[in-house]
Amino acid sequence: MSPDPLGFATHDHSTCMQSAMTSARAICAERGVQFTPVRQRSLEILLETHAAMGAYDVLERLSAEGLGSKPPVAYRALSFLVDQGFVHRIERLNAFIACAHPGAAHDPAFMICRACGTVAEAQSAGSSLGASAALSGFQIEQTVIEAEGLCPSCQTGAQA
Amino acid sequence: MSPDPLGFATHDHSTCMQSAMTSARAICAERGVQFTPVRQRSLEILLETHAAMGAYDVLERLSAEGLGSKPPVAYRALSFLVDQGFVHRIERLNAFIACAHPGAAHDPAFMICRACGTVAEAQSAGSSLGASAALSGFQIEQTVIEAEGLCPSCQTGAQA
DNA sequence: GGGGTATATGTTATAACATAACAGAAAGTG
DNA sequence: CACTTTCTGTTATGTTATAACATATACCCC
Repeated sequence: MSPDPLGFATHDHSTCMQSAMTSARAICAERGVQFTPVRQRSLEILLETHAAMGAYDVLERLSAEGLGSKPPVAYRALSFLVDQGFVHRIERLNAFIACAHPGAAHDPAFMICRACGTVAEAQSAGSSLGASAALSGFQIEQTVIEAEGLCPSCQTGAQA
Repeated sequence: MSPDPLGFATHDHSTCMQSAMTSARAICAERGVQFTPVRQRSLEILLETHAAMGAYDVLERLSAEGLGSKPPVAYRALSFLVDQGFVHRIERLNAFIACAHPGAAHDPAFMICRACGTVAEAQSAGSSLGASAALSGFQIEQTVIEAEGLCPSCQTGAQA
């Protein structure tokens, strides 16, 4: 029962992590894909911090546990997790973060604090881009929405 | 008077390029910043193709013209152009593209064709993320909106 | 349970993207 | 012309990512 930040609020982290893992296991079983040790551990590592981590940061953790030491190991695991929707890639940071709403189908949006690096996931109801796309005939498959700015805590410090 | 694609439409490219350069020159003069040869040429290179180019692609072109051969030269020029709003960075592609609406203040959105790589810029009226941000107290400074999908031409080819 | 296919991992090597740090040149300013 | 600021050149290195191939493990069907 340790309160930890998820987004800019706090939550019961161990419950959150357990339920995410349980949910991921169930989804993998349902889809007939393998939730191997490397993949499980990679997801756990991301869930532990609820922060955006680089692939090499994840790799370092995996490596310390004897689960592979070369870049492709981490990239493959992360790629799998992204494909399954358990993890999102933050383009702006070239980093990965565990999904905050596992299971729910969504095109997520993110708020990235440029001062402390915290990343919060928001549900996105889409952008106005949909209209332009429809007009021009562009068929959208996936949209990246990432806002950079200052989180509530960092605004008080007045980091310009 | 050569018709070239800008976004998914065509336009008079040489006029477009000239007006962009003229506009950039004027803005630099107004702001009291130097529009040096490397910077001008970098912008021209991006305007010529209306495509997203990597920093090293731009560097290669600059280099062929004796305008610098090392990565920092290209990155500095591109960084300047982005700061001035003449060029946008496409996070998804780690690439740069000349702004299609020079002068106009905007938080742009992009449509990226995953088949042919063409990038079209759209005006963004913002995303629904603004509401989530306001609720949580996050102060947005800049938003990246990039949609990936199929452009009109590539849909007919049925590239799944 | 054996044989075949598909999937996952381990490893090497390298590609692609990006910046820190410092020296020197050129432009702007009084 | 001296001073300051800005820009360029260069070295070196850091960071992110993937191609390609070998090996191992899981899955499936008979």
